Amino acid sequence: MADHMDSILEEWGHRRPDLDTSGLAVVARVLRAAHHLQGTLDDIAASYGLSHQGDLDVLTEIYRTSPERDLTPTELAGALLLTAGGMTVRLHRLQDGGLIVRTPNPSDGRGVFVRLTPAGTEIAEHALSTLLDAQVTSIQGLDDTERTQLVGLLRKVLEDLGDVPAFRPPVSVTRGET
Amino acid sequence: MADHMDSILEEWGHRRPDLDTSGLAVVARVLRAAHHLQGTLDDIAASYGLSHQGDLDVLTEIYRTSPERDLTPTELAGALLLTAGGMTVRLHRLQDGGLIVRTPNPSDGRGVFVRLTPAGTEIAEHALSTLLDAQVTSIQGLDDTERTQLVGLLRKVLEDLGDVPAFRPPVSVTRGET
DNA sequence: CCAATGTCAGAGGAACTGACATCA
DNA sequence: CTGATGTCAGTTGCTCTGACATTG
Repeated sequence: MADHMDSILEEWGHRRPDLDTSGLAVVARVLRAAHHLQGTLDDIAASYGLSHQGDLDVLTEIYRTSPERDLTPTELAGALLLTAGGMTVRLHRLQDGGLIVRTPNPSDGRGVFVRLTPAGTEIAEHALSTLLDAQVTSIQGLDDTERTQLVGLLRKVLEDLGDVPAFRPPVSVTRGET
Repeated sequence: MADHMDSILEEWGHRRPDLDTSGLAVVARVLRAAHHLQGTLDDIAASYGLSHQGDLDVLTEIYRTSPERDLTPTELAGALLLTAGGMTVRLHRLQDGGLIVRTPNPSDGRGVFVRLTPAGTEIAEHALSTLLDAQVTSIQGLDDTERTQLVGLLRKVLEDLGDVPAFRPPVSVTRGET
């Protein structure tokens, strides 16, 4: 009936009843939930040989857009809330592991496309289903109505935080479909 | 009207319509929200001279329970989802900065109590009000009903994740109040 | 010339594991 | 003796910043 934050908020009520903890009640819960959820996801990635957190995110990100659309390192970095420099490290590691390849963009000498190798695709597909199952499990305490509510509320918060979709170039105009 | 995840989920619907992304819709949003919120909190801590993430958490944790109850390093670690070894590092840094002191537990030679210095108390109080204000701001897009709903839903998820309040020894029984 | 892309080196900050001394 | 506490050394891992070469 009560989580960790209920206990914390009750203590604040005694210690400093003058403070408005309504924001804390939400934010701290988001942070704590994220901590637990991330741990689960890291374990899953590790079980597929991806000992480095975030590597699986890169694979699934590419898998989702391929083969319709190719992603560049900069796009990947933006999608995963990372800097381009940070992405370089991940891509280097994944390429060494034979899970991705970098291909020069034929129409722009500066850019490269990141693509999955067959091995990378296989890991992405297998890990993905495990990942999604685990995520469904982690919210199994909510019924359909509650899940919809929670998604709607989080979406509102994320919009206010500026978490908007990145611009995506129309496939047919910018470059012909290979 | 739409956040980043709406765009992602729509892509999954085209790429792999067979997959159940209902868990992802929640979990990924929690993760992304946490990322943005943590960044804001780190900035606030830094503005009070606490350049190391998590140090402010330690100060406010002690501030909230003092002077009624003293916390030990192990209790602090558990409350902040950290190992005892990790907490030792933070406490060492905060003690060097003159913000906390470690006092031996008079009734248990193994244990120590962590207490705020006057300087630590002052930072905790000032930073706390800034922190709470920022957290209220970050959910200002929600009305009271929605905040209550969101808290309720997150509480449910957290309970399922095992985020329950730690056992707290009754003040009057376990040790005399000093 | 100016802007953008991708990469790299360097630096910094973080947290875990396992071993250890101490003490209930 | 067993178990718990707190600390430390060592290791691992992650990300950012700023500089750079390349290209549009």
